[in-house]
Order: sequence, then C-alpha cells, then structure tokens
Amino acid sequence: MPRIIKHPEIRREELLDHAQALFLTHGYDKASLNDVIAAAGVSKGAFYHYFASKEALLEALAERFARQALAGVQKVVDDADLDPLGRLNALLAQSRQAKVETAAEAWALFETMFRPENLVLFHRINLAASKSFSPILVEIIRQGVEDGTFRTFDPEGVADIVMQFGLATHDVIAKAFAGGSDADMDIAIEALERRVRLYEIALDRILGLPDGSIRIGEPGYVRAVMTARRSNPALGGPIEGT
Amino acid sequence: MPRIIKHPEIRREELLDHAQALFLTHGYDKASLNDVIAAAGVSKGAFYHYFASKEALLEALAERFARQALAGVQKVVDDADLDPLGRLNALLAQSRQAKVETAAEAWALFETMFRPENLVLFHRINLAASKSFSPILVEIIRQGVEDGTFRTFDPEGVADIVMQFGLATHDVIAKAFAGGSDADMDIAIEALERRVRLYEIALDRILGLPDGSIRIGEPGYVRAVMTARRSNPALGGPIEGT
DNA sequence: CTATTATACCGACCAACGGTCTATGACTCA
DNA sequence: TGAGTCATAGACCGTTGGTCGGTATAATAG
Repeated sequence: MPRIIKHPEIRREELLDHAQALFLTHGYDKASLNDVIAAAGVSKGAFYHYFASKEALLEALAERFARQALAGVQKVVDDADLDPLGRLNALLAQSRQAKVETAAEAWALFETMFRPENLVLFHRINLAASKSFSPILVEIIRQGVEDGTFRTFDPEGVADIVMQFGLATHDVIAKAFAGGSDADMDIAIEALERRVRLYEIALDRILGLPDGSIRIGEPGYVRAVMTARRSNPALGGPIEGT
Repeated sequence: MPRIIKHPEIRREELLDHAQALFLTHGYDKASLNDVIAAAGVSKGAFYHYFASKEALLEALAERFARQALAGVQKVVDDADLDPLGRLNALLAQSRQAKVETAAEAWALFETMFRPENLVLFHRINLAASKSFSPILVEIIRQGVEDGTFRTFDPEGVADIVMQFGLATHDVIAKAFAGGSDADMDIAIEALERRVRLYEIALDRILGLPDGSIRIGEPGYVRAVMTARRSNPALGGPIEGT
C-alpha cells in the first residue's frame, strides 16, 4: 500500500469522522477497529499513533460531540441582555435542537443516537456534555437565586435535575423506536409531548417560579421531528463529516 | 475432566451466580466467558447449552435482579391497609435499600454496581426493573389521583420521574467513587443528602402534595451506608449466591 | 432387561478481535 | 547530505466469543 502522509490534525479528524459514522450505524461494540481503519484508509500502526486504544477513540469522539454542543449554545450563554430565566429557557430550547438545524436532520440524529447498541456511546457523550454544561447551568441558577428570580436551597441539585430532564426524553424516544409500528410511534409522541409539559411544570416548581415560566420547547415540536422521518425516508444512514 | 451432571435449574443458577460475581467485580466487558465457565467449573459446550450467547447471559442476569427486587417490595404493594401516599413512600424507602439488610451490605452493592465498567450491566437491570416497577407505580398514582390524594394530568409521566429520581442517585454516587479521596466522598455524601431532599420536594410538588409528604429516606441514611466502608474494608468483593 | 432417543456435557477448534512491534518512507533542520 | 523525528505500514500475537462433532448419562419404550 502506498504511504500517504497527511497533516496530523486532519488525519485525526478523519479517523474521528469515520469512527463516528460506524459507531452510530453499527454501535461501538459491533464496529471493529479494522472497520474503522479500513473506512479511513489507514493502517493499524497509523491508528495507534493517534489513539491509545479503541476506548480512547470513543472518549475523544464523545469530547468532540460535547465541544460541538457547547459551541452551539455559546452565544446564548454569552448574551448579556438575557435575564436568568430567559437564559435558562433559551438554553433548554437550544439544547433540545442542539446542532440540528432542521427537523429532518434531528430525526437522523435521533434514529442513530438512541438505538440500544449506542448506549455506551450515548453515555460517554452525556458524561462529557454534563461536565461542560453543569457549571454553566449552576452559574445561571446561582444568578437567578441572587437576583430573586429563582428560589432553591440546592442550585447544583436543581442544575442536575434540569440536565436530567433535558436528557430524559431519551428513554421515551427509545421506546418509540422499540415499538416500531406507526401506532406505537404516535403514542410515544403524545407521551413525550405530555412529558415535556410535566418537566416544565416540575422545573417551575423546584425553581420557585409561577407555572408557565419555563418553556422547554413549543408544543408540536416533538411531532414535527418525529414525522420528518416519513417525509424523508433516506435519513437514518451514517452521519458523515463533522 | 470428569463429567458432572446436575439438575438443569441448579446448573443454570450456578452459572448466573458466578457470572454475577464476575460481572460485578470486573465488569461485563472485562469478565470473559472463559472466566465465567472456569469459575462455574463447566465447559464451553455446557454453557452454550444454557445460554445462546454472552449477551443472553447478561439479559438473564438482569431479569433475575429485577425479579428479586420486585419480590422485595411485593408485600408493600400487596398491603391493602396502605393509602396511595403511604404505599408510595414505603415503595421509595424500600427500593432505596432493596434487598439489602445492613448498611455494610449496601456499600458492597453500591461499590460494585456503580463502578463505571458496570454501566452496561446496570442499564440492563434498570431496564428490566423499570418494566416491572412502572405498572405498579402508575397504578398507585392512578389510585391516588382517583381518591384525590394526588393531582396530576400525566400519571405515567409522574411515575417515570419517580423512577428516575429513585435511580438518579446513581450519578451522584458514581461521582463519589470517581473522586476517591475521603474529602471528595464527604462532599458527595452531603450533595446526595441534599439531592434526596430536593427530590422529595420536587415529587411533592408534581403530585400536588404539601411539602414534606414524600419521604424517600430518613436523613443520615446515605452517610450511614457510605461510611460503612471504613468499618468493614473487607467488603467490595464478589457478591456470591442469590 | 435391553434398545432408542433425548438431554447434559466436554473440549478441540475457529475466525475475528484489540493490541504490539519492527521496519521504513517522508519530512525537518543543521 | 545526513541525523533524527514523525507518520505510516502490515505481519504478528494472545484472547475472545462462538461452533461443532462427539460422548456419557438419564429417560422412555418395547
């Protein structure tokens, strides 16, 4: 095989890209290292020059995901005009759609991300994301408590619950896929929509806010994302690139 | 090797027992099938006579865990004298200590269960447990709503949140281990204790109850469990038997 | 009391896996 | 130009989860 030398950063990103596609489509366990290096067109030696192990590759991938997610909400965090409630709402709404622009793209991400074989990958991303998001949330809640918008004796605890809720949709979504049939899907969508309302109210309460203050997402958003699958059945394949 | 024939049910339980010990001590991934069959004193052929794959073994183990946990709360569920709130509280308190009698035992379980390499096992158990517990919780909440004790528009959603909270201590506990030092441990214990109070209040609110109605666990329980480690350092080994 | 079938078990074997190692082509800089 | 470092290649290794043909024991039938 001819020896192709690329700029280390590019090579590393390429490895991450192909690993991402393969991990998402086949799952971390089932996608072998040989698959990854074959897809990336690289030798074993080259791979182990960049990553210490398959595990390390997963870790790096999770970190990249988290970095991207964080970048996606940075302008909300930096917006000095927002009060704590506004910032929290913006963050919740933003994180719901993350880096996803259209409902169709959202579907593709959901489809791949929430399949059971992606448990490990998903968990790593969550871990990495929590590490970046938690301090931000805590800071927002602290400010809110200081200026009297929020009321709570455990800002970190509330921040944890906020994150938990932000990610808890996972289970409901996963169940929607597990069901399979359109009828099951419909039921899951309704349940998810109701769940979001419930989360909003729960957050209102534990933050000492009047009902209706927290807005995680506008009604109908879930359905829009979910039904995008039918309008574009080609989605759900590997997610290439950054 | 001499051929030893046992009653199928016994052999199967033995395999599950040794798998449980090994999975908990080394993690599902790191404990190899050869380890399991060596510990159980059985050949490859024998193993595959009982389980279709390593994955199936994990599944069966998770189911057994869930079955045992369910049996542990059965008398609370069947207690006709309890009103919905009392039953819910009893269930929350019970599930917190599960099959564990002493704080020392609780530590051993926590120590093994919540180590990061047991993510997969833990998740499977959760899945299986949720499947058995959810209907029970929903039924209790439904009854509470009917007789006016609780107020909510989404009993299933509330049930989900209750389960979530019941298991959410996982993350905080995991962080306690991740830290390692005694100081970190102390901080984690304080955080966990505060978190429990927060959960109680949150559940009060989303169930439309006055504050102080929900009692997940008495104050100090977390510390009692956590500090049991120092008083009995021998703990943390494999958990043998049923 | 055999003959036959079904069940529980054994262990050699296999492809594929993650990971290691040595070799070497390709740049860098003096 | 030559020494040294970096990026790559690919043969190789022990172990893994899993398969397979065979065998001893138990259950059943004639």
